[in-house]
This record gives sequence, structure tokens and C-alpha cells, in this order.
Amino acid sequence: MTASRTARERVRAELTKEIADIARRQLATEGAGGLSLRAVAREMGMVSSAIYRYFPSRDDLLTALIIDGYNAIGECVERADAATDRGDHLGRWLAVCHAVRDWALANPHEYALLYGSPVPGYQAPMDTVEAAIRDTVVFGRILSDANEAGALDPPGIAPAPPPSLAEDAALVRSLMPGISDLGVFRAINAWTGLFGWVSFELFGQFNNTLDNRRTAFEHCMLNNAALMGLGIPEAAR
Amino acid sequence: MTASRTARERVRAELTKEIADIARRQLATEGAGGLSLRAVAREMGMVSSAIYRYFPSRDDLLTALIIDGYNAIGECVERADAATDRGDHLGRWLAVCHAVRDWALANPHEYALLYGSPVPGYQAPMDTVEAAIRDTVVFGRILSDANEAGALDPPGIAPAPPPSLAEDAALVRSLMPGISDLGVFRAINAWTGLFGWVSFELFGQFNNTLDNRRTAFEHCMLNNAALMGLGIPEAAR
DNA sequence: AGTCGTCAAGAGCGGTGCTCTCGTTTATTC
DNA sequence: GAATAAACGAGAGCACCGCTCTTGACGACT
Repeated sequence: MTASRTARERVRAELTKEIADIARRQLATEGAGGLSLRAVAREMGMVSSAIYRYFPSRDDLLTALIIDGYNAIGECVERADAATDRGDHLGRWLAVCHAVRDWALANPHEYALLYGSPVPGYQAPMDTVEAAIRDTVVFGRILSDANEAGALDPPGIAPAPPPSLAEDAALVRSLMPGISDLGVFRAINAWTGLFGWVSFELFGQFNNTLDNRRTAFEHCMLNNAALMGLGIPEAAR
Repeated sequence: MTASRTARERVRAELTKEIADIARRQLATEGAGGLSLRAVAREMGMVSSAIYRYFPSRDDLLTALIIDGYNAIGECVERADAATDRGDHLGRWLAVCHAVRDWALANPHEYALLYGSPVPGYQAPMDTVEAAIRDTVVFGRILSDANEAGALDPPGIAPAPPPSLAEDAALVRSLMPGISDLGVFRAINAWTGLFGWVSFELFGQFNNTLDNRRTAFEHCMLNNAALMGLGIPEAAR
């Protein structure tokens, strides 16, 4: 019967989820390198080999955690964007920035897993990219919206990209329709700048300098907004 | 005799260096997580416990590698800067950017060790910070030089930083004397942007987008230069 | 010449990922 | 309802890891 089959599959799904949850908790406290299948099994009251019925290897468990992580930060960014007035493009950009940073500070090990050094010997499968770009999609939509509303003023201290970059720009443009080549690369610069900042802060590169980090971060992201041509509030000029 | 004592200490120093070299080679092929004292010992024809005569723990070996790494990239950046005309501030900035990126591409695992996720359970000792800022020192000097030469035009689409950031700016200013608060944060933004870009490229975040990476990188770093007020060559305007 | 510190070697501890086998339970098929 | 097949937990075992402790040999200094 389907009912009984789903009974078995239901407990399987539940156990799979429980393993992932415990693994995520371990990840949060120990980091990616400290993720131990045996420890997970111990906490579940199972024997270590039984875990392999649910995840064929440690890397597969890692992949599951990575996908979950991308979805978590992606959803977080989506919510932050949705909570901001749709016409306030600068506000949406700042909301996204803070969402990324806040999530990273709240889940440092997961952030490190997603945006830090790749786990040695681990090759992220293609399944991850779909989840991986959820936040980037939001970012692109903000820019497209701003562009459509004519709010992307291009006074442009930014230099024009060389023509040889047109192909690359076209590819990225699928995430931000309507944006010019110049705008695309300003966007890439701002996006990498955002994650560069967060990584620096999280990975201890700002060692003892920079106390007032949230304010400094927001200011720098305003800088990046200015570079992209997203309007600056008059008060800050 | 001092001669015989130094003989002993010389072979000790040699062995220490050989251990570090082998470890670095392993690091380059396996990554930080794959660094194994036993494997190093095996390759040296030693027994694993003998390694502990030279490095009290795996973390201490890691620390040595980290310091070496910071010095390597720092020296690389210093050389790139020194090889550029001292008055060509934009050129020096670009040279530094490419030096960082080229070194990172040539030594991905070492870069990951320095600027990627911190090794779990590993706390970088204070000895590292001195070596860690060698590249940043070069960066600060370029900005100071440009400022002194009056080449830091402040047309400034960049917003002014809030006064509450004055203390933080003052701290960072020790690396770039003479730079204004606004300039300091533009610099931080550009610096984190540089490493954000390199990390994105190296850690696989630019998955299948962006083929023409060197050109795109240089263009983005030109963007950052513009943001800092470092002159843009007329040709690119 | 005798003492003392340094060294390589080995055994061993508790941990890891992963594989294989062995009964048992569950679900499907006849 | 019985037989077959699949899924499952438990356990032993392999090769590896970082690290500790002990032992015996060698070299340096008094």
C-alpha cells in the first residue's frame, strides 16, 4: 500500500532531516572541518555505519548542508528586500547588504562553508548553483528595477569596460536585464565588495582596527551604491 | 664549543626548514585540512613523533606556514609596487591588485589559508599580524604618496562618513598618513573589494560566468581606483 | 670521565571516514 | 497467506589521523 510505503519513507525522511539538523548544529559549533559522521551518529544513538544508509558519504552530507545554507541566506535576503519599499532602490540595496552581513554574523561557520575556502577534496555538484544564486537574483532585480525607474543615474566616474568584456557582460545581464555593460561591471564590483567586506570582518582580517563595524559597513556599502549610480540620500552628500 | 653547538643548531634549523617546505608542498596539493604530520614525517623518512621535536603541534606548523604565506604575498606586492614608477599612483594600485591576484592564482591553497575560512580550532597568534599587513602597508603608502602629490582628486561621489567613525578612521590612518576620514573608508572599501574579487574568483563563486577574468578584474579595480579618487587615464574616460 | 640534554624510534590512545558482513524488519509479489 | 526482495541497524575491521609517553643511543659540556 502507498500508506505503508510512505510510512517507511516518512521515517526515512525524518531521520534524514534529523541527521542534517544535528550535522548543522555541529557545523555551527565546530566548523566544516569538525563535522564528524561518528559524532552525528553518536548523538542520534545510532552506529556510525548506519548513517551511510542516508548519506553515502561525508561530502554528500556537506552538500546537503551547503544547499540548505544557500537557501537560508537567499531567503533571508529575499525577505529583507521584500520588506523594503519597492521604489526605494538604495534602501533595498542596503537592506540586502545588512541581510547578508547579519546572516553571516549569526551563522559564521555556514557562511564560511558557502563563501570561504572550498573544503579540500570536495567538489560542489551542479545542484548547488540553483540555490547559490538566490541572493544574487535579488540583487539583480533591484538594479533592473532602478534602471527601469530611471533611478540609475550614470554620472559615472566609472570607466567604460573594454569591448572584449561584452560577452561576459551579456552573460551576467541575464540576472539584471536592461543594465549596460558598464553597469554590469559596476554591479559585480559592488557585489564582490559586499562579500569581501563580510569575509574580512568574519575571517578576522579587521583584527583590532574598526570597532564600529556596522556603521563602517553601511558607509562602505553606500560607497558601493554610489559607484553603481544608485542615488545617495541628499542628507549624506 | 660554539662551533659544534652551532653545528647541531644548524642541522636543526635545516630540518625545521625541510619540514616546513614539505608541509607547504602538501598544503599546495591537499589544502590546509589535508596537512598531515604523519605524511610529512613519512616523506622525510622520519617517524611521526620525531616531528614534534621541531613543531610542538600541527597548529604551530600551520602558524609557520601562515606567516611564511603572508610574507610571500607581502613581498610579492612590495616588488610589484617597487617596479612601478613612483609617481604613477594608479599604476601602482593596479600593480598591487595584479600582484595579489596573480599570487593567489599561483598559490590557491596558501591564499585560502590566509584569507579564507579560518582553520577550525585554530587561533592565529599575535606573531602573524606583523607579516599579515605587509601588503596593506604598501597600499597605504601608495595612497599617502598620491595624496601628498595632490593626485587624489576628491570629486567624491562618495558620501561623507558619519562622525562616529572618526576613531576607527584614525586607527586605520596610521597605515596611510594624511588621508581624510572619507578617504580612509574609500580605501577600506577598495581593499576589501580587491580581496572580495580574488576570493570570489578563487573560491568558485564566478562559476561559469566571467571568462575574461583578468580583464574584468582590472576593469573592476579601475572602478575601485576611481572610487578612491585615484586618477583615471584619459583614454578610459 | 661522567653527566646531562637532545634526538629518533616505537608503542599506544582515542579519534576519523568508510567498507563489509550478518541477522532482522519491512514492503512487494505471487 | 507465504515467499521474495529490498531496506535497515549493528558490529567488526581497515587504514589513517594528532598526540603522548617511554626507551635507548648519541653528542656536548663540566
